[in-house]
Amino acid sequence: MKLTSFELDVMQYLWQQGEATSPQVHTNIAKNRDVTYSTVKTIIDRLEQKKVIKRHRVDGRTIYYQAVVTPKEVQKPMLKHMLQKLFAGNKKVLMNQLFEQEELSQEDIQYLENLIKRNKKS
Amino acid sequence: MKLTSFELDVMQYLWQQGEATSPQVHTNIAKNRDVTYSTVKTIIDRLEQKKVIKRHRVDGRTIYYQAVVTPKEVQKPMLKHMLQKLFAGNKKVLMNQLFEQEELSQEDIQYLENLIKRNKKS
DNA sequence: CATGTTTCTCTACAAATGTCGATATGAGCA
DNA sequence: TGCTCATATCGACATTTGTAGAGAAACATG
Repeated sequence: MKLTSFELDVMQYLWQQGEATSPQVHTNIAKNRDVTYSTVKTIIDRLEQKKVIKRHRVDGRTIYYQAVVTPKEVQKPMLKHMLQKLFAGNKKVLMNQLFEQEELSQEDIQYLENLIKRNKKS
Repeated sequence: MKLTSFELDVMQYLWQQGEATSPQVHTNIAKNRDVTYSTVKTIIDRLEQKKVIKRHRVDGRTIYYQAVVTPKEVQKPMLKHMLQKLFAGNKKVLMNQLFEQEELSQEDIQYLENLIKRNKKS
């Protein structure tokens, strides 16, 4: 399950919304960058072909799409890939960059501490 | 600085070795997958065009290449991109997946704890 | 019902990516 | 000095990705 940058944008919205029409997806994405409906629809069609989304229901001639895969199903292999290719499998470097580059909030840190605690138990 | 999967394989080797010839890169990559010298050389040529590697020195007609960019210069923007696109900017989900999917060694955990400690001070 | 609007379908195209073969050319050895 | 081997150069091609337009078809509304 490898998706492109653009495809991930669409999936993200679909995951967030549960279901959405092509015009809705377009409107949402067009908030950030200048792209035509046609372009967005093409991406949606491709996602459908890849069977990661499906036509959930239809209202008149308007199609409501829905994700068929969960975020995790997509994230898992892509994170693994990224870790291997970009960080040569070195998790420490990845973690380090995360601290250096991304401003971790107090909440993030706490979450992390919990993960560690939970991890130690098992 | 966005590199493809294959390009990253080459960069990884170059970063690790300091410098290397095309045949050396090929030999190394061919350990894992079946690919011709030609293919590898093409990737090297493209990396050169992108100016992320350079002809460091020449011995006879053999070219020794060297990385011009550091791992971090490449990792930083690509990690950011990944975080945005794949995880919708949610660091907690990323961290969670890291714990769930990747078996963190005792050393990894310790490293992480140090990062947290250091982070709290500042 | 005629017409404008919305949405879909289909086709196309340039650039990037992974893949490789043909061929030239320099180097070293018999 | 010629031949063989290693390496480089160049061009090519299929597939993927981002991009969009033309036109069909259904809808809504005066």
